[in-house]
Amino acid sequence: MTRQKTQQPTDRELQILRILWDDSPNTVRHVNEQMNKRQKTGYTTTLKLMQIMTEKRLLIRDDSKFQHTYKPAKSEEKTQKQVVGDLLEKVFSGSAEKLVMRALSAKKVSPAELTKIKKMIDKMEKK
Amino acid sequence: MTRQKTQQPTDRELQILRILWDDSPNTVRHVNEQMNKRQKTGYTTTLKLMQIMTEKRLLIRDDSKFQHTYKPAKSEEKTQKQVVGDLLEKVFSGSAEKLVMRALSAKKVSPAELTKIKKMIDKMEKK
DNA sequence: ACAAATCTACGAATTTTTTCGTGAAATTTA
DNA sequence: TAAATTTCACGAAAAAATTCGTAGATTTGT
Repeated sequence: MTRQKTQQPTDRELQILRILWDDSPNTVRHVNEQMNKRQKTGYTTTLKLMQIMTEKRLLIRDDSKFQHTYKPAKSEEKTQKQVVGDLLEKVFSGSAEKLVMRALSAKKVSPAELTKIKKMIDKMEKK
Repeated sequence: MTRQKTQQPTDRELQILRILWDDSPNTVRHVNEQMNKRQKTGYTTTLKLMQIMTEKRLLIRDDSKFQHTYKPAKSEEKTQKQVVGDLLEKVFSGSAEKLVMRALSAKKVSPAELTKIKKMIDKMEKK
């Protein structure tokens, strides 16, 4: 009896979403090729995952042609927000500040990006 | 034959780490009670998880007394950095800026915290 | 000291996630 | 148009993560 408040996409599902956010609608073939850049994955494995994701309403399939195409059902923003929100609660006790700190230390961020982030914060402060 | 570059703690494992980061070393009982605040979990379930985590070297156990106590093997910082780094690659194509944006929009952040974050960025910029 | 309560060890069941083989249908190529 | 290729459907195996029951050891309370 395990229940998640919000049914999070699994690891593999997030990888597929990442690929389709960058370029969709797209085919199983394309997704599988991208997957293989990071991790060897059989074609039918990717196909099956995408079929399951379609059942779960994570993807929308266009099967009007023989070669089906898929696209994410929810926006990149919405899903990312959900994923980050979940991590926030689970690992950072809800402290966005902590999460931001870790994000900035996890990866070198260019000065230009740092400036962008500051500007974004300025904007938030005005509201 | 699935291999993760860095063996990430699972969902349940992160929950346990979160509890122990806040207060450790501590007992199975305490961890289990905390777990139950969010999700009903049997005592032996928590015990088993913590035993497995000890085998995996995620936790360190003190079994010098009858009631064992556990503490995280790695620092909160190190593990969080790893988790965030993984999410960064998987979901944000390595863009910390994007992740920060999502973190800030996922949860309302207090003005004081926003200022803190800006100060931190200023510090990073100087280096 | 005895009974009740608490705790750990252990194995196994269950659930979830991931992987893939096979066969049939459609398409492409020779 | 026949053979080779590509694609999808389906079921099931394999792997990973989670859950829990039972038994035996230790401690606590009476």
